Amino acid sequence: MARTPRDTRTRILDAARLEFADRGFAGAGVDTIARRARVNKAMIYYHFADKQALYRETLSDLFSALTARVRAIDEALPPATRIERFIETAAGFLQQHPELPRIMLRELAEGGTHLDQETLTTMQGLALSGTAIIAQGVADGTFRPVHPVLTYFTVVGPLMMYLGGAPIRHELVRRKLFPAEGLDSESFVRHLQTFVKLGLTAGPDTRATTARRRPTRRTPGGPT
Amino acid sequence: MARTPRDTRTRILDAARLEFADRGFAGAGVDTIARRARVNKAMIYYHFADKQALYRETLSDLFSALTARVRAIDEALPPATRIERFIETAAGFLQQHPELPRIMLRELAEGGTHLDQETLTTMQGLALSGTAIIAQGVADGTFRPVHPVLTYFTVVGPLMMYLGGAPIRHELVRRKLFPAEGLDSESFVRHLQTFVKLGLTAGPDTRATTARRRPTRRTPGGPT
DNA sequence: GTCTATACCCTGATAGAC
DNA sequence: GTCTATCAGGGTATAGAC
Repeated sequence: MARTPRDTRTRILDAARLEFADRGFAGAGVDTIARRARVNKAMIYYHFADKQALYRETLSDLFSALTARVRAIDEALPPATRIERFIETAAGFLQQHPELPRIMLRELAEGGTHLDQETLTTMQGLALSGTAIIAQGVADGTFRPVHPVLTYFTVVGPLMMYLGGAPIRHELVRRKLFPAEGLDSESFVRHLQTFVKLGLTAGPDTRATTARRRPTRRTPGGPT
Repeated sequence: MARTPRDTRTRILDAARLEFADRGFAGAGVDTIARRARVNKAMIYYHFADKQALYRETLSDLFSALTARVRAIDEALPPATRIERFIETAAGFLQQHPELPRIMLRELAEGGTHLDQETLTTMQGLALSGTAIIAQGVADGTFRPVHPVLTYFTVVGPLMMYLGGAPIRHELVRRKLFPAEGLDSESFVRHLQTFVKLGLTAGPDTRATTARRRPTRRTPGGPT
């Protein structure tokens, strides 16, 4: 069965995603992408204007898929549930596409240098969805009065860092500097969900920073 | 006053820090570093073996300074206070050296490809200090029984992402896609401190994921 | 649409004078 | 320790045949 043009394009994008995640925009080689895609280098320039255009399309595809999933979360659900779903949904996607968090971490560090308006706008979709959920929870009194943007970073930061940092974390585990147990993604998602829920629903005294509540009992079951 | 060799070396390291933060290892140019340091390019190769050695020394310096500060937090303090201090201390340093979080985000994404044993070990110091505090709090019952490593990422993730992502966040604010108010670093630090404290000290029912506690009153004062 | 061959620039690194 | 000049290689991008 002959390879269709559509195939070629897809293979290039697939390879590009990996290569850009591995080495970043500057570090990625068009030659390497061609080799990874098992496609002739000239084909890349046939399908894409240049390296940067390829990069942008890679990111656009990735981010629009993620934001689409996040936007699909039922808006009628209560904010606490929506945040939980947001975390699950995002985490699930980031696990299916481990390249995304890595690319995101880089682009964050870089200040979006290689992006155009359109790609940036696509990336914003995620932030808008996230902050909207938080703002709604604050408005209807479900959450304590947090700043939606600050809170958004508090939720997404761990997601990106944990899932994007998987390679280096595995290295640390291999070197026995981190314990191996309890570091699977499912545990992490549950941990983050609980953590965020607690952080958003105020106990009796949020303001008194010095007050310490003594724990009455140790929660049974494994660590969250 | 003549420029001492010490000066030259320092100027190179200063420039390298900025350039590596701006463009990453692959993107950084030795030529550019020389220009930024107002030093002849050959001087870089006189003081450092090659680009990679310069990179490693840059990171080593940065991370050992940070971990030194974090380690200086009084171990006798109660865990809840130590975590608070940890956040303040780290955030303070990351603001003084905005290059660090950006470099860290990149290196995380890259899996530590450009690092040697020694540099990696230095970077681990931060993680060890952080997880030690959390483990102690869990052990003495101050915190609920969380996994120290998962929690560590939950604390450091927002720090790195918020402070390292400053450039792109400013861009989003400039484009009026994020509100400008309340996004200063001090607000963020307070927000994170409160959030983490709530997330670590269990309310009545941590385990029942479906149970919802209805808020009794809106906390007065600005959002945290 | 696909491939070969190649132009050309940029950049890491060094030689060698002072 | 400092500088000028230069090399060698790798990388993006294109021309042009099929």
